[in-house]
Amino acid sequence: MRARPFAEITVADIAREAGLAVGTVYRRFENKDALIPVLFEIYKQRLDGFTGPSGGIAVDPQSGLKGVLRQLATQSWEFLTQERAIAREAHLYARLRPDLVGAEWDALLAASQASFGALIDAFPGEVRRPRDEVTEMLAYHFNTALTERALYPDDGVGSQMTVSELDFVRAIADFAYGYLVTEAD
Amino acid sequence: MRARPFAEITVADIAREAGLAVGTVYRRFENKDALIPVLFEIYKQRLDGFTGPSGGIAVDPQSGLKGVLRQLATQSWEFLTQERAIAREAHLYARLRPDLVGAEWDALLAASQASFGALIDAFPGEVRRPRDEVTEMLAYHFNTALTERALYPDDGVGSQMTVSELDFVRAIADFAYGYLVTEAD
Amino acid sequence: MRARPFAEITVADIAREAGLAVGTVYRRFENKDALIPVLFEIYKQRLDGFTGPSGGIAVDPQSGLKGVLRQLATQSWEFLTQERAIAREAHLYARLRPDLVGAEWDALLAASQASFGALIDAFPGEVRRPRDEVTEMLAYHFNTALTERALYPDDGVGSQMTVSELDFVRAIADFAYGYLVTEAD
Amino acid sequence: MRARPFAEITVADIAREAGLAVGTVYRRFENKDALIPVLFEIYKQRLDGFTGPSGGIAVDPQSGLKGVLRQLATQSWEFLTQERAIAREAHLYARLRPDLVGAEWDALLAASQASFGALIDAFPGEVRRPRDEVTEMLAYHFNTALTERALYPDDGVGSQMTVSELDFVRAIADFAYGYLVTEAD
DNA sequence: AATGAATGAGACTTCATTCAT
DNA sequence: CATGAATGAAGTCTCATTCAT
Repeated sequence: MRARPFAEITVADIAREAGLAVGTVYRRFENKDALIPVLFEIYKQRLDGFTGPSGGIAVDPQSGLKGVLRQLATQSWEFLTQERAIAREAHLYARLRPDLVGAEWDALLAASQASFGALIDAFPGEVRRPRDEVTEMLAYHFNTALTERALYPDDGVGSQMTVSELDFVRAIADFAYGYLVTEAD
Repeated sequence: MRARPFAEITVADIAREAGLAVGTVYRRFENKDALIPVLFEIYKQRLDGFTGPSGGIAVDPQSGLKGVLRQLATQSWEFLTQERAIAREAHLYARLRPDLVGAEWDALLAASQASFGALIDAFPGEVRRPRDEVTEMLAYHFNTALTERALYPDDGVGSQMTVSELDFVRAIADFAYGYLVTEAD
Repeated sequence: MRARPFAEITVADIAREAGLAVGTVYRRFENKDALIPVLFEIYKQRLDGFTGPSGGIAVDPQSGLKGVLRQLATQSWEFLTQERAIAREAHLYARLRPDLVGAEWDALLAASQASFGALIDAFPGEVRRPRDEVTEMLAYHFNTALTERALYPDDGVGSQMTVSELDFVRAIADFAYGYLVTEAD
Repeated sequence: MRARPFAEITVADIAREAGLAVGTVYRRFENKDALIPVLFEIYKQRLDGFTGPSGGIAVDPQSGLKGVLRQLATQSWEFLTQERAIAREAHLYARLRPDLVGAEWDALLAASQASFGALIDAFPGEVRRPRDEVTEMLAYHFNTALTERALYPDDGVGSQMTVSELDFVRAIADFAYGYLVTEAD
């Protein structure tokens, strides 16, 4: 998958790569589509491995709201770039075959929202927007904003940027910070 | 494409839909891949048709920076949801076949950055960040933040949201506003 | 089919035999199973070609009931042995895939019964059994009795016979004759 | 086999059904084809079990030639319908793979002829045809006439009949009776 | 001796592409 | 210039058979 998207990979390719015969792959998986959820499973394992046993990204509350958001963005960025190949396929197949990975993705998202809820509760005075909206929007923003450039550094919107990666990640965090601390209307 | 992604559509489907014979399609296009840029061309035409002959989205500077950003977000949202099918394919193929649509996408992005540059120049006192970074980040943000929910309303990150579409679009604009008006450090 | 049953023939075999490419076969037939009805269609054409434009086997009523039955048996025998390959497949697939050829077979059978009805009406004094039963049983008998030896001369029940073919066919007719002219009880 | 013909049953199916591993099946049988004779063996056992230790179907000579033939037809009919699944496969494979079951079938047939010989010897005055022909033709007739309707009640020639099973079986016997008691020419 | 995971040849089917009409 | 039947490479999947455990 580092080279070609899943759809263009044949079962024979997968078998060869895995050092198995084609029939052996079919012994374990009903058909080629049944491999997609596995893709996602691996993605989740990598994610778990990254966040560590505590289950959440390690942040230092002493660094203030903006600092915490920047730490979060940085950690997410590092994960996405390190695991680019698998993350790209996971994101792509969430779109191409939502029937196969949709439910798993929802669970990930719910966990993400919960952790954002805990985060803003740690800074009660600064956040000036409804808690429900905030958790949803933060989860959405961190999920979508980083992925484009992290997963497709050579194509599309992210590839033409001159801003450094460091500044880019900071800016993404600052979008979130600015949203939280400004009045809704 | 309203029903199936381009890869799953056969050349025979396209010919039938166009009222042509398969061979006729091949008189005009080298091969099936050569149809992808056309997809993008159509996307650009639709975009042009939407923005109107002036070439830019109509906004009212009297409504202030936040107001302008919200108008922009709303207009973009409306375009994306109205042209969901074609926009989805354009975005998807920018990822699946960057070699075929990458250059066109870059041109679109450059235009977008230019227009954001003009926009912030209209509010010199309020924006507290470097102009270069701002134009890039705004173009990036408006391009990525809205697409996920607009193009994939039934799947993925956008499908689980309880925030109304109106509040969602406003929030996306407010992310941008908050980013612009807060200090960089 | 002269050599192997349909199930063991690959689509590639059929294409090669027909001087076509595999894809061309699939241009005309949905899938391999869709070829089975064609088999049957050919069988019916051969049968039509054999019975001639009059639509029925030519018999001479002057030769009496037994004579007519023998003529019928002889004609049927000749058809079955001449068209052994196609007839064998038609009979075999009526059993292996009744869903595909059942309805066609029923039509053939109904025609056969009608013609037997006309036949016995020509000899009102001699037939001592109910007309309904007689038409059904004659159609059944002529259909099943001849096929075994005609279609599988080298195997099974028919292959071990020492009775000459001529005597065999006569005997089959005589079974029918004896049945018709003896009392039911 | 009650549901699908042998060709569509996998070796894994057979092993599972037998409570064995696939490899164990291959310890006992050279290959899948080697199972076909077993099929036939089972058929013969069932047949032996039906006819009883005496080795022949029990008939009452007091009931006359026609009565005896009817008893025979009835007994055969009952066996075939009771053991439909195995009988169907035995008959089918006698055709599909004559090389594997032909010899066994011949033995069965010879026994059948012998028993018909004994039968007609018990009614010397009534049978007006050469003994050799008669034994062969009776064995052939009882073998082929009943099988079609007994084994394929839902398809083909037998499925469209309105004659009751009882009358059908009687008629099959009466074909034989009529053949025996009428003059050859 | 029994197991059953692994194997891979080969079957069916699709569809981008060609080319005679 | 348009047509669409023909093509055949290539992909998915099945299953009889093997063999290390």
